[in-house]
Amino acid sequence: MARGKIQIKRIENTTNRQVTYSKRRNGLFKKANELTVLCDAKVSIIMFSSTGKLHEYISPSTSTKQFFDQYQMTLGVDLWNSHYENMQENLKKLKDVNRNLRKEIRQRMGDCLNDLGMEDLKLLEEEMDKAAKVVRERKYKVITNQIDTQRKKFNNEKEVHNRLLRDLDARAEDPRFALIDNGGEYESVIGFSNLGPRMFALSLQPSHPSAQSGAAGSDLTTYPLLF
Amino acid sequence: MARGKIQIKRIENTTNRQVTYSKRRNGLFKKANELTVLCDAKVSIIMFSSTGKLHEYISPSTSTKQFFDQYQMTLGVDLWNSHYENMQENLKKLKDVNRNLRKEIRQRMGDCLNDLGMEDLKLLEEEMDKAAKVVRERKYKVITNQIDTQRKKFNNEKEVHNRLLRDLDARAEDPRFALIDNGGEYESVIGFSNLGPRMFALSLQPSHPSAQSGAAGSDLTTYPLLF
DNA sequence: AACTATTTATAAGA
DNA sequence: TTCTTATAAATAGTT
Repeated sequence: MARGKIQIKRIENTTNRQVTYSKRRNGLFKKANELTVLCDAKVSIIMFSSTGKLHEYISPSTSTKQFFDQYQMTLGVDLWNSHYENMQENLKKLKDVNRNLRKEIRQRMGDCLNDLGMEDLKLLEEEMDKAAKVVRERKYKVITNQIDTQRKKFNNEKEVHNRLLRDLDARAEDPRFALIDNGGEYESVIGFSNLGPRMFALSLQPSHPSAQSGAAGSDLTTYPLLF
Repeated sequence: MARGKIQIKRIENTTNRQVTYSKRRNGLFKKANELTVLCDAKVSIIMFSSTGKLHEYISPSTSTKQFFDQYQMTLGVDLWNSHYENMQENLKKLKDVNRNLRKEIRQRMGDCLNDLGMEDLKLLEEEMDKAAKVVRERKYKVITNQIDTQRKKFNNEKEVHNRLLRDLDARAEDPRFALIDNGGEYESVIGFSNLGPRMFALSLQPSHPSAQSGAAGSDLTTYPLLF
């Protein structure tokens, strides 16, 4: 509008386009503000540049949220209603599914059997028996694994213990050790070994060395009760 | 801006104000459109006159809802967040609960037992055994009821049948009926009765008179297979 | 709604 | 980006 008329069509030169955008945006906002003041109106302008940048004008003493609320009220439509409705439907569906799942569980626990017919009961019984079998098998497997682990650990400890004993015996018979003065620290060790392996076996713990006396001992002894 | 400069302040004359509002609104929209075309931008103008009238400009190929969604996305705020947050949280919780319920069912069906420990398995087994017992009892009860109902129906039919036979016998011995001509319709009835009650007993069906031969007969005979 | 004198906006250049 | 300025466009007041 100055220094030559222009065609109203996309400005191809990027820099030029951005400059024009900036200038005209200011012009638009200025006009909007004048309109607001002169005519006691409320104006909201939101614009995105071609690069996605956001610019906004809004008349003083109002907010974008207020604007949109008034906009929706005036038009009598709720632009976000569909969104909201979808959510509520989802919520309802989920609740339904939930209720059914709970019911199924209750039936599998022996409640709410009243509305099941003969066929349903028969199927449920078969299913539950089958499942119970799987659970039982799984339990046995877990037990077996645990016992196996315990046994391995025990054997390992035993091995270590025996090796230790052999070493001690070898030393005791070694003439070099026999010549050593009895007042030394070796005395107690050799004396200890004389108690035999039985004592070690009783106090050996396969796992959790910190909780030996109570819990660890029950690991093995309580299993038979589970069968 | 023509024929004299004006102060940018509220126009007190109402008519004048509305005329100016109209003129400048057109100017604003025209500028907005030029900006849209020239700079490849997207513009949304929403305005309310002092009388509450709504006017809107929006760049072609977009919508107010789109605009607002983009606006919120760009600013990273959701003006309706408080509205939605609750719902979304609910949705998430329900989904979680749902997932857990499904898992429990799967465990009760014998799947997904891997992440259950010894104690869990033990409890599950006990529960399932208990529940299975309840299901079994319930099934027996249903069977008992059904059999009982069948028996009652059968007895009732038998009663009706016997009464009928007695009536027929009584008529046959009644001298009034004996005097009647044999060519009448009564002959066939009396002749039929001579076959005795056994034939009736065999064809008597407790229920569903329309489906006699196949299904009704199996109602009683197939139950024993279910135990 | 049309006209037009004048103000305002702005394209191009710096 | 900002300033300048010639010129296009918008518009206030009038008809």
